[in-house]
Amino acid sequence: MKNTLFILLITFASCAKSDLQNVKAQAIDKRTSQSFDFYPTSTYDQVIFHTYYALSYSEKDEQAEWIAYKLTKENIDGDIKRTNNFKADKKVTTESAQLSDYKGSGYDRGHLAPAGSMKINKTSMSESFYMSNMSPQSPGFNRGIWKRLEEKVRYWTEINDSVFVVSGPILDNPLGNIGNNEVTIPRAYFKTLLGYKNGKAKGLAFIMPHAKSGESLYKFIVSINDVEEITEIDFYHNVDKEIQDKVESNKDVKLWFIGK
DNA sequence: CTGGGCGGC
DNA sequence: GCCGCCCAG
Repeated sequence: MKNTLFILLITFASCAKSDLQNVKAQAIDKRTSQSFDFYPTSTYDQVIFHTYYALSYSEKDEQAEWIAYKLTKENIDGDIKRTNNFKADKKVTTESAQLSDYKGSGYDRGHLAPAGSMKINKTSMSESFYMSNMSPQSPGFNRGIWKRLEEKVRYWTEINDSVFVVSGPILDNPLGNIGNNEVTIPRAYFKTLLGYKNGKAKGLAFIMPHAKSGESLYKFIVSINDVEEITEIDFYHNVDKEIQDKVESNKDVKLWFIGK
């Protein structure tokens, strides 16, 4: 499907205003009352707003370019159980990937926004099972180091006030594709973090090769700037310049443990 | 829906 | 052992 700016405008225009308000409200840090639109720039024609996360959909790759969401303790401490109700995302006007694309492929339907971080209510849990939130991940990667990173982000959410997460595939030089819709198998995945604690901001990012690994998570730390260079996505472009410069160059994981 | 496998704390 | 991530039937 050919990308057009027109479709982008329609996507925004057709998005219920309350959705947008809701999304922006989520980007307010309660402690500082600082408010901003924290979504990255989009390379593709469809930016889709669900209630608990937003995504930029790449039709040619049949998956999101990035998925962005905010976490606080409330988001992850709920008692909502995992639903496994995988389903196509009807908000993707060009049609999202289908369950059949993954069936028998040998690849997991790997969450980009994890179900384990969507426990605040049934809506969030259910939304996390849209196929637009899936990427073909090898079982060893999805159930191993990728899961460990998700758990670490949940831990950091517990000891900080809020964490803004952007997660996605690295789509250049893919490993192949699966299914009738030719869903791209990414060679690697990234995760960028913007954390707030006592009104102070900090950043961190990870790039992980799409392979099983028993290595320490910290071996895969990069700066947000590094992710921007590879993906050509501008993260946090609406954040105050001074904060942006600081958080986007950080590679020191200690900032995330001592609450600086 | 159930049962089972994988990976890791 | 248990749980979170999935799969097939």
